[in-house]
Amino acid sequence: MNRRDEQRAATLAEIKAAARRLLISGGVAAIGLRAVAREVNLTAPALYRYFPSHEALLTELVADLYDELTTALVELGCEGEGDLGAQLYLLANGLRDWALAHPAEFALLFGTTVPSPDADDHNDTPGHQAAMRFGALFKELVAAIWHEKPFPYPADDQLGTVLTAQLTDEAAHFHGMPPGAIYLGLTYWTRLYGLICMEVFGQLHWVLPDAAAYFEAQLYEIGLAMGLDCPQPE
Amino acid sequence: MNRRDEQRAATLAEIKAAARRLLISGGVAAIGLRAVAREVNLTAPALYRYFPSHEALLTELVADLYDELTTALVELGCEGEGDLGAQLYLLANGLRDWALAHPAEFALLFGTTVPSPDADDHNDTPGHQAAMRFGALFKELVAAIWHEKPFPYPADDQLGTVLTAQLTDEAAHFHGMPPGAIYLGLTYWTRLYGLICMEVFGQLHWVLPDAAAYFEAQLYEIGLAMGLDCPQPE
DNA sequence: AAGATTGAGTGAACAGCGTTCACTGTTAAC
DNA sequence: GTTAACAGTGAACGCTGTTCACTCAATCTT
Repeated sequence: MNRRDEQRAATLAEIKAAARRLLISGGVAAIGLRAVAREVNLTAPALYRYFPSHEALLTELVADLYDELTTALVELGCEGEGDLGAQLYLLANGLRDWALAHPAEFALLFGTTVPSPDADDHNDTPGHQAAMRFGALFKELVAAIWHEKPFPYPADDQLGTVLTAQLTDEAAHFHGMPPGAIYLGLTYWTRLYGLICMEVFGQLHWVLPDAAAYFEAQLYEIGLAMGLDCPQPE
Repeated sequence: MNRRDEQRAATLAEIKAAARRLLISGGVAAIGLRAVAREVNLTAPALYRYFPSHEALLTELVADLYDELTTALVELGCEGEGDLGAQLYLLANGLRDWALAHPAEFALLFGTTVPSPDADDHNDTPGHQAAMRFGALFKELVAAIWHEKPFPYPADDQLGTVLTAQLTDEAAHFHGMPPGAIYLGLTYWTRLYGLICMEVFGQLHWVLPDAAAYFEAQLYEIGLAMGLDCPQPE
């Protein structure tokens, strides 16, 4: 590690921090190349020593945000041993709070079309790995809940052969849960995602002025369905 | 209606059509002022006779897309008399198909943070009204389903006082349904929204390669919960 | 019908954008 | 100690949304 490498690493971190700051204060549109450069006392072309393009900067920022969100949720305590019901609440509420506090970042992570991993496009980018780590958080929790006290789940013939086959392929990520149980876990994840998306994107304003109570009720319902003893909403 | 006004209306329609074309082919970023102008054989400043700003053009485009989506769904047959279960399937599948066929438009309509209607900001813009008309589609259908054959719904004390009060305020839009039934209707709407969002934004790729079967199973589940007799997935 | 007025459309210009290139110094390597 | 690699700069290119002075035709007024 030369002194030049240190300097480089420090500058790179400064750039990312500046980009993140601009994202928070003014949304994605505020992350201009010259704006970031100005923030770290550099000229725009200098940033090309650190990122091949403006889009690459944003991509790396996405990866960083995924990691930051993941560690923030882990530090909240929604991982490891202990009361799994409480962990679910911490995870769900933590994600919701983060999304509401950082709507711009949330839209960047979860409200942007991500290229499908169909083709030869390699998915081993830092962004994809960071997204996987984040997704594993929920998968692990669901698996832990199920293995501690299995909740009732639909039989294979209720889901149809196609879906059952797809879910069976995912069993490894859910510690060998049966397809029906994975289906329910995915259902709950989809519901939480939909709730937070609707609230952040303002789609709930059409019906409810404040989504907090609604979210609480939904979360209680989900916890109940997974066999957890959760505090009933007032 | 002068001949000049006719010309103006025609040009305005051409501009909107061009913007829509560019949105489809290249996403929101493709709707440049000069690009639109080039498409209708005009110069960029000329567009300022029709829109006060570039953002206003996008806003009007959003309103148009809402109306277009609404009429497309209505024409699909998910309104009026008839089998309500079939109408639910038409509405849900129609919305999903539209979203998958026009991901850019979908992201513009449902994946963008809309300003909350808290303050003095007037909500009588064409965009808001168009969004309300779209939302009414689902509200009306849920109300029709419930009034034809009421499905079981949670009691008020299960939802909590805050949520019950908020839902009661919405009863007018649901033709006098009780809060618990409105809660369930909103839940199903949130689930459909979450499903489509996850699929369009590529968030389901992390778990399922193809979301069609999953969506079908979810829709069947929702129809069942609303007391409709729906075809079970294979 | 003639004159005054409105309005659509143009071309030039401005500031800012992402990006490239030739060019400095400074730092690391042989 | 010389050489090569590298961070950083300033100028430039083509692009963007936006403004302004200007032209020309269509409408309204008298």
